[in-house]
Amino acid sequence: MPPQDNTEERILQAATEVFLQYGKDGARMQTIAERAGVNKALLHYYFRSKEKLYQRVIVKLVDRAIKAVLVSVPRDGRFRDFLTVFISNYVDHLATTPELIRFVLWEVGSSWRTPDKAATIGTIFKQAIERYAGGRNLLIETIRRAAERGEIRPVDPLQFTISLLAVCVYPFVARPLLEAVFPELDVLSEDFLKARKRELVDLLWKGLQPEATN
Amino acid sequence: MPPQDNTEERILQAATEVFLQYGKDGARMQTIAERAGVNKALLHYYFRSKEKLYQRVIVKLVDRAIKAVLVSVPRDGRFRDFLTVFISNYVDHLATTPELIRFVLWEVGSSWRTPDKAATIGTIFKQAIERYAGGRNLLIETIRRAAERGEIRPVDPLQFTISLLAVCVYPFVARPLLEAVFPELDVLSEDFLKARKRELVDLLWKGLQPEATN
DNA sequence: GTGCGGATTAACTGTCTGGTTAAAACGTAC
DNA sequence: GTACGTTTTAACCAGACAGTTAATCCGCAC
Repeated sequence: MPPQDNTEERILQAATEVFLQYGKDGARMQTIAERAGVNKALLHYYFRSKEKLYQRVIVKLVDRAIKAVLVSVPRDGRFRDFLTVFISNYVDHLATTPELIRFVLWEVGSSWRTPDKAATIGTIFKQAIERYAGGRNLLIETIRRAAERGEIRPVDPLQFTISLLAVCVYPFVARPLLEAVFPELDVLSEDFLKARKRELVDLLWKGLQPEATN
Repeated sequence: MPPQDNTEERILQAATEVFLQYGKDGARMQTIAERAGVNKALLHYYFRSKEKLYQRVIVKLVDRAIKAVLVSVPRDGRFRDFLTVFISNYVDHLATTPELIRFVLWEVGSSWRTPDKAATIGTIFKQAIERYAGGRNLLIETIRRAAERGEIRPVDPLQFTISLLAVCVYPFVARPLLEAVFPELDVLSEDFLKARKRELVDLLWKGLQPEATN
């Protein structure tokens, strides 16, 4: 193939697809080269090593994952609306990008044994958040404000943020388990998604009401 | 080393440790052999292949994971007590076995690309549940009964079960992300665990109260 | 058209690793 | 002690795969 001026970009694009589909270990340099329509040696020519290429890809993909959370957050309105809209947006996003969830899952799993903190997905997440939100956490701040205004009972914003993310993300992460254990369950079906959103808003909204527990 | 009569058991034990630490791909047959104090060829002599050996290990480990849920469920009492005790037991268990969580995480991740359904962790989970609970799901039944008795508002027991597992498990699964994004957070610390349990019981109990939402 | 430097390629290298094999060691029955 | 089946071992094999190299291609300046 004759020289092309967008070779580097084409390689990065192909690498993104292949890493997304097969993961870091499962991906083959040869596969990436073929998908980019390019000789394998060029991958090393432009990116030096598989590891370096992977780092470029992971930054791209983490960007996507972070943005998905951020754009799901409505910027103002009452807390009840925030809850409804965020859950709906975020659950919809998760349902439509199973490969991205899988990728993050793989990466979290491997970050557990990576000794090099800097190359870890956690660090990349933190950097992406800094880039897009100046390091401020939209979810935490929204919850804190709502509590201050008395819209909801006082809660630890971090704890609630973790719970909120948990109930949204978990069904998609644990899908292989859940669907095996509950054969009637189809996490990606419209019915389940709709029911899930409704249940989550009910549960969390009620759970945050100011009235005293008995 | 002279013949020993517990060789097979020693290999399985070593394999469990090594797979737990490094995962299926990361584990080396050589490492397992060394840890068992045995020649590498013996692993194949007794277990035929890495895959077969791994299957034996995964069944053992999934057993542990399932039992952790089951023994965390108190058998009777009011629903509020059930919630408190289950959350406390299960969170404590998760906090003390990070390697097991990591292992399940790895396995769920790889089950996503394993074409062979039978060898998948989901199937193994289902079998383990059948073995220990006759296929009946303790959590779901407990919730359904409580709703029938009017102790809590009517909810879809499956949805709530998913949410309950989600809020318990998520902090430990997402630990590498959470601790990177929130540097002050230490998921395994006593302080966090205690606060988490309290927040979860509050949130879920209030969320399940029969009173009408405004 | 000639020469130069970056881009591209085919072929190769080295290594890692799961799996095999053929022989040796060992216990046991006789 | 000897013959036999099982257990154990050292050495080897083959495939997969990241990475390298040396030669070639190509556009462009002059």
